[in-house]
Amino acid sequence: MPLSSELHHYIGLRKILFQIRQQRVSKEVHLFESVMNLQYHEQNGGVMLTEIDSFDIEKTLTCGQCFRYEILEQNTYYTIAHNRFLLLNQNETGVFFFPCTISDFKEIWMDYFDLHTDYEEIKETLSTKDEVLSKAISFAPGIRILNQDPYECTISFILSQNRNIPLIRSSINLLCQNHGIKITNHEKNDVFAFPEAKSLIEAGINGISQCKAGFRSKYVYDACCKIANREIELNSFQNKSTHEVKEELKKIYGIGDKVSDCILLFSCKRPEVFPTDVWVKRVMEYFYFNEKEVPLKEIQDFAKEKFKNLAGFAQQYLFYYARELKIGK
DNA sequence: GCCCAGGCACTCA
DNA sequence: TGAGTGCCTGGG
Repeated sequence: MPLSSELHHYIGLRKILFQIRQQRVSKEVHLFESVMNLQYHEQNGGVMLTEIDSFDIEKTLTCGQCFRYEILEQNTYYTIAHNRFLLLNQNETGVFFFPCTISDFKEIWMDYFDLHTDYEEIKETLSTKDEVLSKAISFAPGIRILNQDPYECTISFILSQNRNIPLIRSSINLLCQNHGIKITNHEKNDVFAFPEAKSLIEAGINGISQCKAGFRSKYVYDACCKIANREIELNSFQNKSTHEVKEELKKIYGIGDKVSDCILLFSCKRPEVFPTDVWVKRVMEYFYFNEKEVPLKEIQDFAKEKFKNLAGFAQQYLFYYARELKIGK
């Protein structure tokens, strides 16, 4: 899709949002079929999603599963995914995607935001399992698990080790600015795609290190080499079992259980995994083990037994709950 | 100046 | 197999 910088200008978006709020929208709206209770139509160069359950864009973007987003004002964000720049506005009418055509929406964003999945049913099933989860879900009922690009997700979670979200985002932004291709501009700032593996190989460990990646630079470099020379075949993941994909990912220097679980959950549609970081460990110990320290494996076995193939969703609700309430700190 | 943050690899017992 | 330790870096 050709991207006009003028279209992307924030002022332009604000005018459109204002019109939408005032209900002075174009009458030429085309309703499309309802999928999973979805109702959406093309409007003012974007797509308005009017009927949707369980979709809170703020919580979905900021809950720690992705790192390329910015808050522009309350309820208005932008994100960059699959080499696309997307503005999102959530209001009482629904969620507005801009710039976006119906085909972009159907081919890219429906899958990215996991709009085919029935979260009402997932929440219902999990809530009946126990009271803790029921509370965690009611704390952030609009979280959705994104379907991210496996390569970008791999590099991003390698960079997440031993760091908090602002630092991870800072490194990733530098990586994109220094080694990614410009895809558009926003408010006079250039917007870059996530750098390809071959660009990071060219940058070398030194170039990666300049993006404040620290000791993780050699891990990122190793991942790029193994992906570029097809020692790790990301495209083959869909045909492999979760265990096989995990073993494959762990061949990369610097990827262990936690990072591979995040990649599986956030980019390979494997909701049965239960990534257990310090926050999840804390919240599990706090609620299910009488605040006692428990080995990681015990927590994971417990979660798999209790939450079964919805463990990944449970993890995301619990993680957000723990972090916001600072449980165990 | 010190401690800690969404881990991992490595060493050693 | 599990415990202990070093690692970049920036914010509190």
